[in-house]
Amino acid sequence: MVRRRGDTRRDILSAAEHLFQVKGFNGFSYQHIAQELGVRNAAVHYHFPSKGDLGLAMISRFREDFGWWRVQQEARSTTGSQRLEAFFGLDRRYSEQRKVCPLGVVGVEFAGMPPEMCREAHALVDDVLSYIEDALALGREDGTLSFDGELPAVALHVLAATQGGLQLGRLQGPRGFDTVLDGLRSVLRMAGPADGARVAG
Amino acid sequence: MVRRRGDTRRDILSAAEHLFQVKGFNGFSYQHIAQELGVRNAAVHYHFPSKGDLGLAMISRFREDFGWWRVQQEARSTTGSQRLEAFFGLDRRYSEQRKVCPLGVVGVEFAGMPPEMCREAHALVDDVLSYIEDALALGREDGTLSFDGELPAVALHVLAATQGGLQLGRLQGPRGFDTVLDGLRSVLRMAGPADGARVAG
DNA sequence: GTCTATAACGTGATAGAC
DNA sequence: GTCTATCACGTTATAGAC
Repeated sequence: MVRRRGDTRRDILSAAEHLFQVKGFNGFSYQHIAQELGVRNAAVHYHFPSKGDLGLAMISRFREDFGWWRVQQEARSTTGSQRLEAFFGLDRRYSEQRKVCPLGVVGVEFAGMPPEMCREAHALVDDVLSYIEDALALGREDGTLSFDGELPAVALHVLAATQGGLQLGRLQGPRGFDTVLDGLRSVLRMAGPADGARVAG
Repeated sequence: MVRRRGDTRRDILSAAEHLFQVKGFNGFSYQHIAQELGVRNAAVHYHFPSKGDLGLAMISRFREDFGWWRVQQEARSTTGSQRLEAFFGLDRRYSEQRKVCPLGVVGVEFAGMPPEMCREAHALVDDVLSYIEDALALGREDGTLSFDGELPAVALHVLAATQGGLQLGRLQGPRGFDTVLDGLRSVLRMAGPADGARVAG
């Protein structure tokens, strides 16, 4: 595998993100990253002097990527239901790869994590909740969603359930996560992902 | 601190469980446990030769404790709503201590964990889901709960939401978890913990 | 049942050559 | 920007005395 100059930093982040979502923050080391990329331990330290730097950069990139993803989705999805289903699709890909949400990793390993990482993760939570809230508000307006409760509370409920679902799915098999998604669709009076083909509940 | 003979094994498990729920499985070491108990590293290895043994014993004790708790609750709680609220109370104590559910820890660090630990955690998931399902079934019968969907799916939804809520609560403050609980009460048409004083939604 | 001592290894991290 | 070489430390784990 030939590696172009300037890609190293990006590749390190990609490898780290993968390991992060599969094994947790304390579950991987610089050596794992270096081995996977075919570079030396010290090369990783060059780009990210401390593991805290690496972790912070990771969460920042998650935020950037989510920001871009959001812009695209809000341009292409016209209904609240579609926007929420798009978010479910994000997590569903994680589920297929047997990954968990990065927010879940921070949530569990919170106490031993660099403070800057936690602050950035908090900001990511706000970003995601903002997207979900907007989708819920739109869906309530356009009639594709129907639910009781205040928007921030319902958005938090959705995020909590998907996160927990991803983790339980690892123990129960991928069907576990799909079941949680169906439960959420039922609560939000939402058609299935195949555009009305399925009625949950 | 005087230590009676025979308590060491139990004390090790207690200390390990605390660290497990606060810092994750990869977030603590034998030294942390030994320091907290005022014994030597090797004393811990005497009781639990490998960290996998310790982890397995931990999850097994969680299962035992939950089994006892369940028997007590099912004897003292007469309605489905009360039984579910009792389960919420368990997690609420975790939230106050800024702990997460042990199942969440296994869910996140799954890939790097001893296989026996994962199997035992899977069994614990089944135990907890069984309790929730029974509570839901009773509540539907006695009229204290009302919801759509099949019992196993709803039970999974409840467990996923509480787990995710505990983790998000660490980033958002303890109020975050309470909000998730209120959302669940709303979905299940359930009165608040103070016996009808609060109406969620 | 607990200790001392120590092994064997992995970890995050640094210095300095190229 | 990446390398070799290495450090100091923490980790799990073992052997053998008490």
